[in-house]
Amino acid sequence: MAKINKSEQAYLEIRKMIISRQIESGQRLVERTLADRFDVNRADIRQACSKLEGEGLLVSGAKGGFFVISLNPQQSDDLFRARQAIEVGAATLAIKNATAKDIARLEEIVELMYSLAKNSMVEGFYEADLLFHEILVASAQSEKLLKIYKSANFMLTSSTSGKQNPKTLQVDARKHKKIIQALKKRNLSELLKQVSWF
Amino acid sequence: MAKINKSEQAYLEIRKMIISRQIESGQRLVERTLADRFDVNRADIRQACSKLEGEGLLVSGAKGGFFVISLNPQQSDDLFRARQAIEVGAATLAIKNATAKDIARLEEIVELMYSLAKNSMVEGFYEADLLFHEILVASAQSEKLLKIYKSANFMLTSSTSGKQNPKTLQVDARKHKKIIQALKKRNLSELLKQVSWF
DNA sequence: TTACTTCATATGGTTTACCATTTACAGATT
DNA sequence: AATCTGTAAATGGTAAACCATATGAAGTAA
Repeated sequence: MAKINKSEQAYLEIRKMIISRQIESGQRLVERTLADRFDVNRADIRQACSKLEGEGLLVSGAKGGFFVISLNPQQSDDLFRARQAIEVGAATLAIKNATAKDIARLEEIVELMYSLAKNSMVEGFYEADLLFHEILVASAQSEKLLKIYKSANFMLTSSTSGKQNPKTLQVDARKHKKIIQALKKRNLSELLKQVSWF
Repeated sequence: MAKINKSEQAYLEIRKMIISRQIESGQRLVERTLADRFDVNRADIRQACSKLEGEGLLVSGAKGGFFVISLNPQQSDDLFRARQAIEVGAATLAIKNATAKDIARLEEIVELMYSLAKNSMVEGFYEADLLFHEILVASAQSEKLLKIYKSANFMLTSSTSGKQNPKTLQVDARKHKKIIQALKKRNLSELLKQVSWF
């Protein structure tokens, strides 16, 4: 068993609630309620929330208290660019660092995407798309980078639910296949052309 | 005046101490000492430290307590790759987003680098180099990305003090000039060739 | 001298209580 | 009816105290 203290426990719990969207964007976290719920002290909750704040998942209000992050359009754009940059950088590194296993995993996902596209399963396709890009970033072989990317991804998808058009699913799947091909060929410019969707 | 509470005050103070290397890597932060020093409560210190932990500047020890982050070689490599990816991604975005002001600022720095190189001022050159790359990342026009980059930079430079060889200063300055030229010409592949020093 | 035991101190973890401010609601006043 | 106002509840900020454990020093036995 991992020996975790109360504040860490609270941190994990609250984090889970945020990630799983049990608490919506912009909502206040009331300390006493959480303290009761998780059977920990208010001080532990505050510690947990502070940690989450450092992580960027929470912000503290002007009049005190913690709130789930919610981005205004400008911040959202800013973060979008950051994520874009990370993905491009990751792809570049992936050219050198991607393992055979990574590529196999990517191919697996693309096959899945084709199936989902055929059946117009947009939600599933969206999930697969997310996963594909995460694996691509993971191929750069940097846990830290992946963590950052996931965090950015979460914050963006929480505000702007960029839904796919069912019509373009097939096209998108093909695009992802091209990414893999470029990766296999170690062709950077071709890879970047596919990755940077701007 | 910004109304900041005690824990935020402590956070700022401690952060400054870490950034300015007043506390060295791996060193423990004793809560009572800091609480006395900053005239705040221990709870505030713990909150501040938790926030710093979320930010990645501190880690909590197995037997409790907060310690300034110190990376083992593997973690250092991991983070190095992350920073590399960010810089490459930022450069790619900078091609589209860099403003005339950004470029002017970069040119200013490069001129400074030449002067420093001429006088073999390695320390100053190192600073200028750091600044150059930060401005390059800033040219991607994403505050978030810049923040991430700076954080990675800090953690890396705290462990591995990558000193420059006086002989190569001139060469390096020239390299940075090429980066600017590529940026001006909006030539991605040329830019990446200069940026990715691997 | 060396190694082991013991005890005091340092340090972090946890809990409770109290205070200040904000918020919300109910009642009064126009 | 609309609005103002005062009071009570909600909520966060701050402080102090207590306990458990780890650390290190001192003393003692081999």
